[in-house]
Amino acid sequence: MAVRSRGPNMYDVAKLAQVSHQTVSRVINNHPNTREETRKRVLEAMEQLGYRPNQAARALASSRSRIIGILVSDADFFGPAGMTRAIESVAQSINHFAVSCSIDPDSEGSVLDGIDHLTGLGVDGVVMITPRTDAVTLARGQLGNIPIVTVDSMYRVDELSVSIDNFQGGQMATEHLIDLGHRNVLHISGPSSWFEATARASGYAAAMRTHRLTPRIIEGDWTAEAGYEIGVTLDLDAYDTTAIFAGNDDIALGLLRAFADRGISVPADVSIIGYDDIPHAAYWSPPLTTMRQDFAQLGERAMTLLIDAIEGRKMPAAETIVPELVERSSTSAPRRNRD
Amino acid sequence: MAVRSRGPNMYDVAKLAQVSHQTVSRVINNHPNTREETRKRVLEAMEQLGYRPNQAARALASSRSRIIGILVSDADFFGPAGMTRAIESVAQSINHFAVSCSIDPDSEGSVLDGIDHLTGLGVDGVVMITPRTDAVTLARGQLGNIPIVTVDSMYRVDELSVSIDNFQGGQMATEHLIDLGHRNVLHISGPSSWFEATARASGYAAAMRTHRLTPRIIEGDWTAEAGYEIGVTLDLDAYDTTAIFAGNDDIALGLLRAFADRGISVPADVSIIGYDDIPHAAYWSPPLTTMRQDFAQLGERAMTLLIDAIEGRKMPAAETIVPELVERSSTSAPRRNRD
DNA sequence: CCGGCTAGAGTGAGCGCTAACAATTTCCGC
DNA sequence: GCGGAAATTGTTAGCGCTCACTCTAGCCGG
Repeated sequence: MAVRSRGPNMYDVAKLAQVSHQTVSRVINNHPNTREETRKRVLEAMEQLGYRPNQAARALASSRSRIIGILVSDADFFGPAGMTRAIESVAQSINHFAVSCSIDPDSEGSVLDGIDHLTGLGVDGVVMITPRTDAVTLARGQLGNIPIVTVDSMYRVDELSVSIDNFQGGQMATEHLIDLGHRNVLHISGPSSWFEATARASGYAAAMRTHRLTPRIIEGDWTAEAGYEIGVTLDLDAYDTTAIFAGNDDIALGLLRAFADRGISVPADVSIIGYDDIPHAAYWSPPLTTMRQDFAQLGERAMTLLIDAIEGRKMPAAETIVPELVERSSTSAPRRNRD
Repeated sequence: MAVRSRGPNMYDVAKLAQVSHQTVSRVINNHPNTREETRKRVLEAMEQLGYRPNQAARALASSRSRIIGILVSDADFFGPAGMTRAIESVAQSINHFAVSCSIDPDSEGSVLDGIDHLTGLGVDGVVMITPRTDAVTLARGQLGNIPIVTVDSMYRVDELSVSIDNFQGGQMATEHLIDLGHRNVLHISGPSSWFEATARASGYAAAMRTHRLTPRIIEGDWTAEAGYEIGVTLDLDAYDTTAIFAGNDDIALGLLRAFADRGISVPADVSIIGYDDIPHAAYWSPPLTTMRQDFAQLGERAMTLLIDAIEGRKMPAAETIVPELVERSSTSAPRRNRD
C-alpha cells in the first residue's frame, strides 16, 4: 500500500494564518468579501506549507469534480487526435482535468463501457468526438443531465456542438479546382456513415452544380489503402477527369502512390487536393494542396460551451469553424490538350 | 450550477439489501469474509438501484485516487502519442483513470505546472514520457514518494522504466543496410539532447564498427523540415554514400522529398531506412523501409510496473522492448558501378 | 456446559472540503 | 454617537466512503 503521508490541509493553513478554515476556502475559491490583508496572509501560509487543496474532498463536498470526460472514436486519425489534445490543453489552462477514453462507436458495449468509466469518475461534463450520431444519442441517454458537447459530429441546433464547416470546406476545395480551370472534378469521399464525409461531399456537389458541372463521387473509407485501391483502378480518361478532390489527406496519399506507380503525373496529368493538412502533407511527392482545420480553436470553443453548460449558462449553440485552403503543388491548371 | 441530483449511495444499497453499509463496501472491494448469499443480495440491490460508487469519496477516505497521471512531452510526435494512447487504454482496462498532461521539458515552469496539475488531482502514480532526463529528475523531486515510471527515456536500473531498445534498433537498421551490401552508410540522427537519438546513433556506430566501417553522423532534429534541409545540401559523392539511416520516419520523409527534387532516385541511387513505421510510411514514394516499435506492449508493461509500485510491490526494473524491421522498397542493394 | 475461537456482520469516527447560516466587525448617514 | 446595512469572518453539518474497531453467532475441545 502506498503510504503517502497526507500533506497539510486546510486547517493547518488556517491555524498558521490565524483564520478559520472557511476563510482559507474562500481564498482558494476567489470568493469576494475577503479583506485583502487576510487574503495575503492566507496565501502566504499556503505557500509556506506547500498546501494543495485535495480535489477528492472538494469533489465530494461540492459534487463538482472539475473533471471533463472526452469520448473519442478513431483516436488514431489526425483529426480526432488533434481535437483531443486541444481540449486537454484548454482544460488544463482553466484548472480542470481531462480524462480521455477511446471508444468504438460501432460497438454499443464499448460506448457504454466508456461512459461507465467516465460517470464512475464523476465527470462534470463530456466532450464527444465521434461522427456517429447513434453513439451520441446513446451517451445522451446514459448521462442524464451531465452536459455533453459534440465536436465535429453534426449540426443540431438544439444541442451543444462545435464543428468544422465541412460543407463549406468541401465547397472551397472544389472551387479551388474549378478556379484553376478544371471541369471534370471527381470526389473520393469518406464512408457515407460519417457525417464529415457526407458534408464534404455535399459541399463538393453544391460547388459543382453552381458551375453547371456534374458531380461524380466514389466512396472510399478514410485510409490511404482505400485511396490506393481506387487510384490503381481508376480510369481517368473515362470522364476526362483532370482533378480529384480527396475526402482527406490519407486518401490523397494513397492516390499519389497509385498514380506514381502508374506513371500518372500529379499535377500535370491530374490535380489532387486533400483535406486536413496533416503534418507530413507538405513533404509528399508532390506536396499536397489541402484544407487546413484549426483544431486548437475547435477545442477552445468546445470547452467554453461545455463550461457554460456546467455552470448553468447553457444555451444550445452549434458553432462552426471554417477551414482554410493551403495551396501547394499537387494542384495546377489542367493541361490544354488532352487526347 | 449543475444540479446533478445525487445518485443512490452506499446506505441506500445497504438498506435495500438489509445489511450495513460496511458490508456493501466489502462487496465492492471484494473483501473476503462475506457470505456468498449476502454478497448476492448486495449485488442485486446495487444493480436494482443502478448504484455506482463515488470515486471522490473513495479517494478521500482511502487516499487512493485510482488516477494515473501521464506527463508527455512532444505529444505531437508519433511515438509519444502512441504510448500515451496505449497507457490510457491499459489504465481503463484495469479500472483506473488516466489523465494526460502535455509538458515542454525545456521549460521548468511547464514541467512544474504539469506536476502541480497532477498532484492536485491526487494521482497515485505518474508515467513520464519524455526524453529529457532533467525533467524526470525534477519530477522525482516534486512528487515525493508517488511512484514514477519513465517510458522510453533512459536506462537506469535503480528506477522504474520501460523503453524500446533504441540501441538495438539502430543496430538492426544499420545491419539491414550492411547486409544489403552497403559500405558507406550515413546516419542522420535526432537531436543529441534526446536519449533516443543518441541511443540509435550508438547502435548505428556499433554496427558500423563491427563491420570495420566508418560511422558518419549528421545531427538533425526529428522533423521532416530538417530532413529536407539536409537532403537538399547533402553531397552523396563525397563519401560515396549509398545508404542513409534516418533517425526517424519524418527525417526520412524530408530526405525523400529533397532527393525527389534533386532527381536522386531512391533506392537506386541511395537506400533510405527510417525509424518508427508511422502509418503513412508504406505509401510514400517509395514506400519506406523502417523499424517498427510496439507501443501497445510498451504501455502495458509501463502500467504493470507502475501498479506494482503503487501497491508496494515495487521492484526497480528497467524493461526493454526490441523493435522490428519492416522491409519495404526504399532500401535495396547498392548499384555496382558508381562513378 | 463453559471458555476460546473465528467467520461474518455492524458501529463510529473521520478523510478534507464546501455550503448554509450565525456572528462579528466596520462603516455610514443623520 | 447610534441604528442598521454591508462587509467580513466563524460555526456547524454533512458529502459518501474506508478503516479500525466491536459485536454476534456458531463451533470446537475438554
